[in-house]
Amino acid sequence: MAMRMDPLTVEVVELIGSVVARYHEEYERAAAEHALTGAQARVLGLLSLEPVAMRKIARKLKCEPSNVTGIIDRLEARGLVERRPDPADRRVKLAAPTEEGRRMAAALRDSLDFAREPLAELSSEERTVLRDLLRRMLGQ
Amino acid sequence: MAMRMDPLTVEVVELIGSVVARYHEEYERAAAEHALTGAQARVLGLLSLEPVAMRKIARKLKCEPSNVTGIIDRLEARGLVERRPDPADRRVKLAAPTEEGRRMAAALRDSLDFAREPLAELSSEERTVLRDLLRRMLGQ
DNA sequence: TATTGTTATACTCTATAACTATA
DNA sequence: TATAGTTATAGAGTATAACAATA
Repeated sequence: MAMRMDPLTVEVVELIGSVVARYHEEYERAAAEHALTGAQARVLGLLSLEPVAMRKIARKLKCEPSNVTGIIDRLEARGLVERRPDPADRRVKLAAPTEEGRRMAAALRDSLDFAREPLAELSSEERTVLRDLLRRMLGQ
Repeated sequence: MAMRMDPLTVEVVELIGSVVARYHEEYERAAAEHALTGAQARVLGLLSLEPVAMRKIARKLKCEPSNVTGIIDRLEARGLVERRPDPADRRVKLAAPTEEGRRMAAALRDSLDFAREPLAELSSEERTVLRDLLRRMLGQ
């Protein structure tokens, strides 16, 4: 059964919902500015640090490996990503960004101002409080 | 160009990303428990307060009206929603939950414990601080 | 035998454009 | 003529199941 919530908690829950909605809109908008879907943008961001095996991408995205094939196909068709063999295991294919893919990933990062901009208005103490509260919400 | 971020801000931005990811996973999981997609669950939640015109659903979901037709079709096929005429404007169709739809919406709400449960561990003062910080992030 | 990636299939969500009924 | 909802179409993401290559 649902717990009864006091008005303050209800408001915080709704605010978190608003933050989530806003975050997603901004993310999709940033991706669309570069003619990418949200999933393509997420994968490109993932690869920007280091080449990643198809199976690992699926785990990170929490989707089936078969879906990753199509997403990487489309990124590869646009010259943003390439498949490489894994020297250690010939079954594995590593997805790695091309130079253009790396530039695109960097541009995407710069576009995601949502969380950054409002935080600049908070004092260092306030950000520390926010960090601690968010950590506890996530059970960290 | 991207602003340089101090480590604290970087951590808060990442935590917000984690909250967003967690929120979405929980939402999809709760919807799937009732054999609903995320979009279907969102629409059902929207209707649970009062009947809503197709066009207005599209605005709330931030998608094209043509998509709402299909989503309501599938909810209607499952007996969770029905279309009603709007007495004030014969062009308009109002989507309203059936009794079963109302029960499903209530069950869905109860399943969404993510935001509620961790907040219970925060003191009233902490929740107030969190509320004010989230409000400022949202420009409210 | 087990694992990796892929293919094939089907469903849902999405945008666009054209259509109908009504305003 | 403008608006509300629908249909038709195409593209993308998703899960499932079956497959080839490799471990």
